[in-house]
Amino acid sequence: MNKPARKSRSGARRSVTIKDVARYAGVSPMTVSRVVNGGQYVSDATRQTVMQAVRQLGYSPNLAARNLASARGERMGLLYGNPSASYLSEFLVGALDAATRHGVQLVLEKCEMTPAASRRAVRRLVAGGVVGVVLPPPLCESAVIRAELQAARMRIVAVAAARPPADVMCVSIDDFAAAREMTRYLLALGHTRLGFIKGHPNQTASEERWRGFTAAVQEHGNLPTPRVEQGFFTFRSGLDAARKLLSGAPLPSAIFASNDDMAAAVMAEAHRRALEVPNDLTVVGFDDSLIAANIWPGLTTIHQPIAQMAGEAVDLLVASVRGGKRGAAAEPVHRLVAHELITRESAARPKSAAA
Amino acid sequence: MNKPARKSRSGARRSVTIKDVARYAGVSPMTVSRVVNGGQYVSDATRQTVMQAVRQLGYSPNLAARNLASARGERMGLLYGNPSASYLSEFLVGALDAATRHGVQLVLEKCEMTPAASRRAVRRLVAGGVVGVVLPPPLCESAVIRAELQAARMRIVAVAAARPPADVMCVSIDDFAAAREMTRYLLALGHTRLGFIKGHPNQTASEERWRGFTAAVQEHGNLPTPRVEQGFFTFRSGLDAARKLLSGAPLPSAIFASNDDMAAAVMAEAHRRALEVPNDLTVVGFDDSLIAANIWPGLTTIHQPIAQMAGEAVDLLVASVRGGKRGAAAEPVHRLVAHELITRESAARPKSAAA
DNA sequence: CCGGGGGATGGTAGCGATACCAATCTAGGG
DNA sequence: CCCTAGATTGGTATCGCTACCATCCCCCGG
Repeated sequence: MNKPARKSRSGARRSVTIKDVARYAGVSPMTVSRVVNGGQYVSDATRQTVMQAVRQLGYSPNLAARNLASARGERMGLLYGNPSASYLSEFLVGALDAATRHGVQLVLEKCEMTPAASRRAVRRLVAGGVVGVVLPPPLCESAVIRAELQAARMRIVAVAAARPPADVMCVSIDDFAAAREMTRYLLALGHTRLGFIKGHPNQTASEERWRGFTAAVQEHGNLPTPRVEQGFFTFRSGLDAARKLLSGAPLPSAIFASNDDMAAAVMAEAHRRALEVPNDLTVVGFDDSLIAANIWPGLTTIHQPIAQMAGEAVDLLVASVRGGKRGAAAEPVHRLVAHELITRESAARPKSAAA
Repeated sequence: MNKPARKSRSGARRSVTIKDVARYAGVSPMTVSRVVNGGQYVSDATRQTVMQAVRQLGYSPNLAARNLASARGERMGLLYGNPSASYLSEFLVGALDAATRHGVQLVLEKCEMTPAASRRAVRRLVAGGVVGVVLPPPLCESAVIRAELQAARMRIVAVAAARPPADVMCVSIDDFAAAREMTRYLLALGHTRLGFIKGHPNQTASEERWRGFTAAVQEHGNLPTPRVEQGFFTFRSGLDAARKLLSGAPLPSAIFASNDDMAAAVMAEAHRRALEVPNDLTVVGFDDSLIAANIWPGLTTIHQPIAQMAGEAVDLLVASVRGGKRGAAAEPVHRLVAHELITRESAARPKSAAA
């Protein structure tokens, strides 16, 4: 009936369990559990004692056991296409942090934007026991993927989809307001001949940014028509757009690219044409991606709190999965987070204004 | 004595468990477990039957339960400083993938390179129940952090430390060979006046790359002494170094920067001086980081399989923690992975050679 | 003075899987 | 033909924690 010293399995030092804490604090394991989980129905005195014991023994609950007992421990998926690596990096940090906080596992899955690839990816996710998926851009815009996912009865949180369908949860910044703010900033500097490079047309954020730009232009009034080129968020497409923008007769004095990669391309092209940034040309971007600070001059741009957004997305997912388990699916939440205009060296007053 | 329909907890559809499979296949749960875990001592016939049942029922083992029962589910830490975001991104993907494969949790922790910050970070890791840590660069070079970690009895795997101490596990590429290869490539193109920008002196990889460079130069023999500048892996430091390299009288015809960020800086500076890359100046980097393909012209550089390295690091860690549990700590493993020279547009034959 | 409501706590029974050992069966060696 | 070794399989006891229910206690209204 006695057990000599445990089966010698984990031979070394077993970690401290809830029972140890309970014994140490002179209460039952249940009470410890309640304290640790912030349950109600625990007297303050007891709570203090237990917390003391917890600290004393350095107790940290065993996630596996907790998950098992509470039928938690769902796996969440993170389906990514090919956002820029720096975006993904920050995104992962935020998502993983939140996942750890909630004790859920995060499963990464890469996926091209073709229907076949989507289907395969979703199948892998399902096979992996994933119950909810975070969709960073640009995947969050793909109707195919969303349909595929919804067919598999997954919960979805889209991140940075500017105008998500009403039936999916979403975390994003206000692209419209951000672009308007940036444009107002350019106008406030005194620029009048503006150039704009649109983002990829398959992302709603592109359109919001464009709308924000035009809104600011219109509210200012009395400006020459801005020159606009279509881009696709890639460096390459930015280069093409820049070439066109910088060849017409009245050169723009400021170019607003819908993301940083394209803005970097504009700067490269400007250099090639011996235009100095920001003296001859102001260039601003959007996203505050890694490259923004790693080129010279540093890029004035809009900062998105990517990690935070990813974290909130996971929060939402977890809440939805846990909350929705019993009752009906909760109303899809759309959450906005704050952006920030970062000024670096690539924007200045136009020469003509100074002259 | 009967239980009506389970306590109604997970109200919805319970997922299929090992018992369901066992019943379906007409064997005991134990046998199923053995099959699923690739154990020995199972007849082929039984194995077939069970696998069939597994597929039929779409069974996927419950990680939480498995971890609990096998005293697994350790948490692994990933302590990162500030490597470039793209590096971190790929690193995370690889590490997380491996972690999921092994059913361990990955805990991220950020940490500055000061002793105080290190201590704090390690304390947090310990508090989080982490038993092993992956150390990407540049943290893998910090003796302070290593000491701190070892004091907390953590297993460590350093990644991309070119010359790690003998007592820690390590995954890296052969920086020496890679740099030599790149240098040979430049020499083969016909370059003779070489410039080199060293990496941060606190990283052993820097020195290996430098050694690789000089080795190639010496084996070629009969060359003017290369011009060398000290850099620190940052764009900024690359700019400073480039300025010096490009101001002396006999301009180098090719510059080998110890990483891509610095190479990008060289290109920026070259542009500013109206030197065309690669016609007037060949520039090559190291790392194949995101920026390498996102500037124009694309950067010829050395590719490291970062995700794979991160994955192997986690593998090593898991193996060490699980294997070393009973016996003595295994011999520290040093694992080399293959690099690759990526040629893009930034390198060409020197003009003088063509002339 | 008693019954009852609700706060605070303890007891019990698993969650789904594996570790260990016992039981059974098969094949050879002596 | 018996006996041991090894292959194959099943049974049992947890792993550490939490859900649910049963207590227990204190305070109040009737």
